[in-house]
Amino acid sequence: MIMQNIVAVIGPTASGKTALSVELAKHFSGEIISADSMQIYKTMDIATAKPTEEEKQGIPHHLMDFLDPCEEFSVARFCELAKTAVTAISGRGNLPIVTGGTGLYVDALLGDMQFEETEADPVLRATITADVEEKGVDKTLEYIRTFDPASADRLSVGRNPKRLIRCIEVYLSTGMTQTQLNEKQAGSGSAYNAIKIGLTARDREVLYERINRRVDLMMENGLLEEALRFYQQQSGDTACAAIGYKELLPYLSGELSLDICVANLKRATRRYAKRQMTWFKRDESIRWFNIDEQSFDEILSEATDLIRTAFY
RNA sequence: GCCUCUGUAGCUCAGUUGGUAGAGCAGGGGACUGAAAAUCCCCGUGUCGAUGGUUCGAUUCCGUCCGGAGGCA
Repeated sequence: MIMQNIVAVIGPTASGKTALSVELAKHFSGEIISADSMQIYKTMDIATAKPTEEEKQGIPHHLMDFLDPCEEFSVARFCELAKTAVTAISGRGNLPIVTGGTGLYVDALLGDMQFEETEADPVLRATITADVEEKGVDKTLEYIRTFDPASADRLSVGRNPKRLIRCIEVYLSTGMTQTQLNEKQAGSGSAYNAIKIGLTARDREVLYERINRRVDLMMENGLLEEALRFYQQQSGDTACAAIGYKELLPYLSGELSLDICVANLKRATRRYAKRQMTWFKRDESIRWFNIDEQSFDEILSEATDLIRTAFY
């Protein structure tokens, strides 16, 4: 079986993924699949820096702007939808270009992760969450050790409550331990014939400046009004986790000045970018381009060559 | 011109009754399998403004100089 060709454009927020992937799509008659856990949501336009119609330049964008903010989402659903999109795009003879900053989504898709069919159970999760909160980390780890010692070892390093909760949730809802489930779900490592193009800046200050400027621009474009609208409607936990609204909330409720909230928003975005870089850094197969050392056109031209050589 | 206060980490400041120093923030590194823009773990060497002096030893005490703030003229 021949593996489908696919291009991934990854990197931290504000590194210029959108512009590059649109240009690449124009060159190779590509279609873009967004791998972004927040751009999936409708109405959250400014905060998630969704490309405008003008910026899309007629290139089809999939998995973007289709879900109501009150609905939850997950990696598993992303993979399911993304795989379908890849097949459809390839079927049309076009090149699928996965673009996005959600490392987990990109890796799960390209790494061929095989998610089991199980529906999320919010009630169960809430029960476990309450239980873990009451028991504390140490007792929870002891409990996990009774059915899944390997996970207990793994989780005792970071002692991350969210991970503990998920570990118990897996056991109670599937009957499998997380160790077993992860083994089962681990894919081949590569589902596609992929070229990964990474955008970053050698000098982090450069990226941080771009982030700061972009936040200012978002404010000019009406982020505050969008936030206000966001809080007037029902939203799920996933959508509420987006950077952009929650940082402005103290201003909307009169607790902090706007200046402070905007500064906090910039900081939150910077930290997010740093986490993204940490995630992508470990992937040796990414071909990196530094936006502070090469012009957009140079990067585009080299990336184009890279794809042409590999696929055509 | 005189008087007072002040100069310590990128920033705001502690502190050392003389034995080369520590908090908050900023920042850095890392983890990551169904919430991932989430969640969590780890990380503080800096000519203690400059220069002379006292001292076994000065960032700490004294003198001078250079910045900064305020007061009186």
